[in-house]
Amino acid sequence: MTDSSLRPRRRSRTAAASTAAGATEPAVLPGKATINDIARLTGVSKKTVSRVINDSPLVHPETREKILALMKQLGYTPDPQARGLAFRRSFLIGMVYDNPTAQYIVNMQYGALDALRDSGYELVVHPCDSTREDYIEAVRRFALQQKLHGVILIPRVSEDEQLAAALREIGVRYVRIASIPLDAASNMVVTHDRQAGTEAANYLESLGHRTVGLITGPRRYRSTIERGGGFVEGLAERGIELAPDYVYEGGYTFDSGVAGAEYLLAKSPRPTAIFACNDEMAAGVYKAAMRRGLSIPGDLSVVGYDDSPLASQLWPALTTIHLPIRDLGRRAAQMLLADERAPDEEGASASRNVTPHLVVRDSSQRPRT
Amino acid sequence: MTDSSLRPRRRSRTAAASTAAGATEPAVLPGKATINDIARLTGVSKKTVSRVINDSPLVHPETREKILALMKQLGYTPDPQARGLAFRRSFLIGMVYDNPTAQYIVNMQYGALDALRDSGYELVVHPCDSTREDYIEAVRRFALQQKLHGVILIPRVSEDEQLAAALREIGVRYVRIASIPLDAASNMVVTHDRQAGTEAANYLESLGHRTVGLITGPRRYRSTIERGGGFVEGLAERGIELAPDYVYEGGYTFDSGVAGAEYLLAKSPRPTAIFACNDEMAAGVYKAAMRRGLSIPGDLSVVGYDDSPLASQLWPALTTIHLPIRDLGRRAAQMLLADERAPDEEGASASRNVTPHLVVRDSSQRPRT
DNA sequence: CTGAAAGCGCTTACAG
DNA sequence: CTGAAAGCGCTTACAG
Repeated sequence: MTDSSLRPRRRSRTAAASTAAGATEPAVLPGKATINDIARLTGVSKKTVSRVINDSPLVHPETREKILALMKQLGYTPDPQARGLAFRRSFLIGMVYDNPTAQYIVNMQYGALDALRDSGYELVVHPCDSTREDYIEAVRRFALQQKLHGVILIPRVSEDEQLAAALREIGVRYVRIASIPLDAASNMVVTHDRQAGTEAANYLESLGHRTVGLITGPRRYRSTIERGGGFVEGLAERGIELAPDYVYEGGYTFDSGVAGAEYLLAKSPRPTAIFACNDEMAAGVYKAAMRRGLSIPGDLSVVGYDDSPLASQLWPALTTIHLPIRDLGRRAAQMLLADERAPDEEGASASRNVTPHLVVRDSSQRPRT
Repeated sequence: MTDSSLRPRRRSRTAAASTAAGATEPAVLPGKATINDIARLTGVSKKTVSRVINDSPLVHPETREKILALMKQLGYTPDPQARGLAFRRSFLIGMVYDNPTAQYIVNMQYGALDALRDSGYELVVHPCDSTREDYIEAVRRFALQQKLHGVILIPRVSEDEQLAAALREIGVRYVRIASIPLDAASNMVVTHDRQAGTEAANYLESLGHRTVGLITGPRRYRSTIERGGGFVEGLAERGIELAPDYVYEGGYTFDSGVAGAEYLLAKSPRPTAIFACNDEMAAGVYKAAMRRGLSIPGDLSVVGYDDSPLASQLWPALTTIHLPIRDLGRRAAQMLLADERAPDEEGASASRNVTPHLVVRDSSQRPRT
């Protein structure tokens, strides 16, 4: 009978154990037992089983053990839909993003999933087009209809105050990943991009570069303000004025990197180094340099930002700022889960801040004299 | 009152319309009305409302119109959790994959989401590690616990018969994306990779290449068998024997592309063209060629596979096989949805087959004589 | 520490 | 074409 009771429950509300037929019939689906089965077989009320499911301390240890043992035996897992209906929320985490690079999205997803593994929560992806007038309304409906437990907002939608406000209004928890604290600390994972931009500037200045170019993302992006701003500041602190016409506003795309480099490399004097605000654009700089017959790093030093796989694939390998994207995703998801597990576990708070750092590879060296 | 009845319902089970206070209170959440509210306000039973929700023809047109109008007015959407609980399944589609490139994953997701938009279904991502002994069990638990409406299986997990069997066993619908029909047509989106491999061979032969190299994916991957096999066949048909030592087994990664090219370019005679079974590896070939001072396409022609963004970013732009990944994702999701909408809509069947085709860019030309 | 009743927002079977 | 009853698998109040 031990054997047969290991078999999953059928729908039957009466028979407790499998019938003799269980041995001859093909194996039935596990994971189909319900709270009622558990209650009946252990001789307690479903409310007590519910208490065990929800880790209530108000259950006699022996009773708890007995219930847990049976759950394990039957492969029982509470139905998230039923729980959700009763709780008036779901066990889904939404990930909302506009149009970052594929690597960025995928790593962020992996990170979030790292944190959600075995938590009973699942990740629902929700790309959107923030240039559409109704995109906030769409996210709002999504969150509302799915009764999301929480939402992870990725740049650049994470920078949209109206989106955050809409989520607050409907009472949906969110975590914003951004380069400055735009919100309460408990809603933020902050990447100190400004500091990293300054580090890039210090590095290039220390190599001896005096004429440098900068390719930014769209000006309205916070990351552009921080990365680019930090870079300009860093140069200024060391006495180098970055002329406005040595700054090119790109779009974080490969093609805009090409265009930016074409522009900058045509200037006189020609910059001996270019800082691109992400690796995609840095890859574009490589292409433009090759076209012009300029060697990297001989004729031109290049520094990127992100340290995506692309960076080490380029030839020569790209010097870049390492941004731990997967970590960011993991932390954001952890914060969303932490709420209920340990409401005031402030220990994790310190780890909510991330400072990217420079990784020196082969695309940078002293300028030719 | 028109104005106030546009306001969303509160939880109240009694008050039909908003109270006078509605005008002064801050706007309440929309999308919170329930089937009971709709039924009460239109004076029908909830069952009739349910019929409208489920597009049953057994509703008087006038009644239906009245109900639909009120739904729209209140911004009512049926609660997927409640529906799911009653239906014994969810409105979630799972996407299961092992470890494709980021571009591949993201495009597939976009494609699936194209099809799911406004369908009431959401996409839950489930990457997994198919080298783990228990990965099938994990996918099975995922599908079972979430009561998934369906699962999209991406190469290489799509090629795993045991996974498919496990899903059939628990009665979860799935669509497999693969390069040959491994399953019933209704469960497959087939990409005819063999044909495309042959096209690459024909192209290179027609340019005049006689000594060519091949970098494949892992041998146990179906895509490798098809792409590589089609290539070898194509050459053979034109009288070119591809010696086994001119075939390198890569891993669909950039680094394995570098290694493969290092190996092939060291051979004597040196191949004048290399076909890499994906763009990532083709990019690796570029790097190896550059290191050796070989120019593309002058000294070496390169053909890739996928036509990912990378292909047009490389310099020179990569000649490659265009695989419409986003389309594949869209079709797979459509098939999952079609089941219930039009059970025997076989019209879409024809479009389940995709034949990738060659896109000639700048990385290939006649060999030097 | 435990449980009976009512409810979450839907649907299925059944009756008309 | 329409509806009253029971149920999906859980939880929240409430009572003890």
